[in-house]
Amino acid sequence: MKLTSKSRYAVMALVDLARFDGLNPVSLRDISLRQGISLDYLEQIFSKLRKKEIVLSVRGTQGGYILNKKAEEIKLTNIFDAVDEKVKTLQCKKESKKSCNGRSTKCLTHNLWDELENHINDFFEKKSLEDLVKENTERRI
Amino acid sequence: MKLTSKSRYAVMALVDLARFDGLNPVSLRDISLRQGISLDYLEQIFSKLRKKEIVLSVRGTQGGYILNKKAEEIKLTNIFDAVDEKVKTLQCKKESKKSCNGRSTKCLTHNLWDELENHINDFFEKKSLEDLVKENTERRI
DNA sequence: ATAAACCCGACTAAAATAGTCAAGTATCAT
DNA sequence: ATGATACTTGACTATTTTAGTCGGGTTTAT
Ligand code: FES
Ligand code: FES
Repeated sequence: MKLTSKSRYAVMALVDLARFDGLNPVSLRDISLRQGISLDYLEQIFSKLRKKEIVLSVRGTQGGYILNKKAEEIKLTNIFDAVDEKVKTLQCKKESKKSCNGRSTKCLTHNLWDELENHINDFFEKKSLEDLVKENTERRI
Repeated sequence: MKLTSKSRYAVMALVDLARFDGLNPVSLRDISLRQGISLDYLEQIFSKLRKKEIVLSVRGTQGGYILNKKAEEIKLTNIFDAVDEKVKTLQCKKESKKSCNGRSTKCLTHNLWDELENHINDFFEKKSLEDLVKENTERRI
């Protein structure tokens, strides 16, 4: 049960970006340098973030990305969703009536994993980008 | 962020086993048939569970496995630990002072992932095998 | 014009996962 | 005794996922 780099980087990059919110667009090159993330990889990630309308892009020289919503409105859920990081604890399809082992009734652990999934998603739904920015600037004081 | 089959099966098999606690040892063959899990794979899993003293083995005909502790004393944490399913949200080593990107200070998201890890582990520490058995027998009534 | 940036799709090496397979050893029932 | 049942161990492998890289664009400020 582990987090992928992609989602880790997505959040890291957005926290970086959020700190400059309202000023000029932030280039991926800068984020790449500041956070030590591969530029090519960041491009993939931001392409997804843009498609899900979490960021806006500004092309050309002096271009970059800016937040498309207020930092407090961007929850971790939205970010994870955008980069296709799904919390997948159930083996079976949620709608399907079949169990994970092909039987007609749900397996012995189905409910447990469902609970776990909710437990994790709760965490993601509560945390906003703003919370993360605050935590970091506070620590710096 | 997903669960592996190994840990899913480990819990499923132990719930099955726990339902016969106190009676005869339960053979992996039976668990394999009832739960639809590969016998060979179950053997790998139970070898680990035995090494971590969660189950006891009884060899020979009529042999099988029995719980080595009371079902209420076996928490999900113990099971996951036994089969090497680690909740790994941090990229960096926890003790190391270095950050995940090689810098000397922790990355912007370090605290977040640490919180998440604790959040998930809380869930695992609260749930015991007994809880799971109960949930299932209740549903059957 | 040119350089800085975003944009897009294809490709790949390495790691992890989810098993399988083979060759045992111990014990019980008869 | 002997066979059948069941645990024990270790090696092997196909598939999938991950974590990127690479090449070739297009847009826009200066
Ligand atoms: S996880 Fe849903 S039936 Fe097993
Ligand atoms: S996760 Fe610990 S420093 Fe980034």
